[in-house]
Amino acid sequence: MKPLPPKGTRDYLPAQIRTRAGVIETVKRVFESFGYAPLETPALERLDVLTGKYGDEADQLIFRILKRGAAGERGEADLGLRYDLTVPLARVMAANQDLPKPFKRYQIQPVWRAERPQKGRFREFVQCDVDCVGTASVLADAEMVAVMHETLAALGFKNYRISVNHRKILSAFMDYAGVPAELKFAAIRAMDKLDKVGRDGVEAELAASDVPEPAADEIMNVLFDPKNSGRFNYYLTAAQAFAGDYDEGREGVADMHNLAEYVHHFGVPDDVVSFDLHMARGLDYYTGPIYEAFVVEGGVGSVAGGGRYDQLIAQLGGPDLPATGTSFGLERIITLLADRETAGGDAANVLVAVYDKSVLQDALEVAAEIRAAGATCEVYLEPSAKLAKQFGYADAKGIPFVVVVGPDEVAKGVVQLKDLAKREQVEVPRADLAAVVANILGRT
RNA sequence: GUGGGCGUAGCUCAGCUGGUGAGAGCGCCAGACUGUGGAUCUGGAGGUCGGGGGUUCAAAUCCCCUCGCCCACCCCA
Repeated sequence: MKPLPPKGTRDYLPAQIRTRAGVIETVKRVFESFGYAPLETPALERLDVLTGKYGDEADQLIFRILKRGAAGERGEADLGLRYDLTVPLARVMAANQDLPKPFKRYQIQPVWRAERPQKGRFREFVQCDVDCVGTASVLADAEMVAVMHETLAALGFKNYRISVNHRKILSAFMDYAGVPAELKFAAIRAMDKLDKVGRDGVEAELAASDVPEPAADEIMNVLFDPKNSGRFNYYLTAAQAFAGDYDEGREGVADMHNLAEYVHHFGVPDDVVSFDLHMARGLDYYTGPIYEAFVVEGGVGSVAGGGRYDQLIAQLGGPDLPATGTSFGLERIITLLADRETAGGDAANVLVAVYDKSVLQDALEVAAEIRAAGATCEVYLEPSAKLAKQFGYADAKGIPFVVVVGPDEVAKGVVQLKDLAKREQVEVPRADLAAVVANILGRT
């Protein structure tokens, strides 16, 4: 029996925190550069706020909090841990209607899902959301794609793609193919698996559902029309073929034309964005353009995903505000980054080695002087330990400098300063300590 | 929720179809080096073989249950 954290959650050790903090800093910088401001909300939300927004399956994955205290109420849940950051934002918008629009915020906090853990999947994980509320302009959607691109680029990724599609086009597509309304979702989900299971897989999936065979054939015909090449051209040609007959389809195609143009003007390279007719995204609340980013050969699914959700805020009792946003998965970014060089750097600058208890007071004073000079510094906490052990500790932990305080030094009013990497040791008068530390910091 | 794999010292693992006292490497501790680190050498500590039950003269090794981890499905960051 090992004292492991609960299934699907993890402890974050110092070096991991440093890595995560570095990623968060980069993500924040990009978000802020587009004019987004921070927001935080509670981990807990009322259950009626959370449920009915994501879809039936996802509702099952919400962690529910049992009532406490009141007799007879045990077993009932009225609160849950937030499942994502979009619904909490929508609630905030419904509650704070005086915020200037468009309201642009980012939010970096953990969310919880009662899923079975897997590679790149946890029960507690941090999402980095950016959202723009209060404008229906496709320009806002284009900005989301641009933010995705800039963020992934800033993180140092080279080989990534952003897939874009439109819920209205998907809906029109299903109508055109003759899919009954109640089976639209199943058919769309089958298509969404294309990248994973391939053409035959989608065909099998459609066959296994109750989608009528002619409708399934029509879906496959459109998806794999050999006349077209190049995903963007393909997309627009295919979409136009059926869109004209449906209001939704026409709106969607018009949006996508604008989106393509805007994204280009945002400076996103054309080969990064692809318009994928099969890409669907699972959450119920999306209503317009949807986007998903993944790193090629990443093996952890998408690193970011999002879309337009024009009805969600009204659904929560707020005003009829259009909104769009996207979310990055911090743990997936970390997983993908893990293959790369990630320097440690979680050690203090200086270790003060204490010769014995008789000089403890002096050692503590020296340490305080070093900290006052601006360096991070720790004192070895067992004053009776051999110096060899204290040096070994500094070495193992990666502390670059050791200051030795012993009886001889105290008598002379000096300390020994050793540079472990260079194996050089110099005697430094206590009075000069601040200057020497400043010099050290200047070099590191 | 469904399917599969795995659980042996702090870590990574070896232990063939059940059979003499449960191992290796790394790490840790101590000493060689009585005020100074990463090398080497020597010695040492540390394991109810995840837990419970069963089969057997005998089980880490076979069977059942259970817990945990991992992978895949579902869905998703």
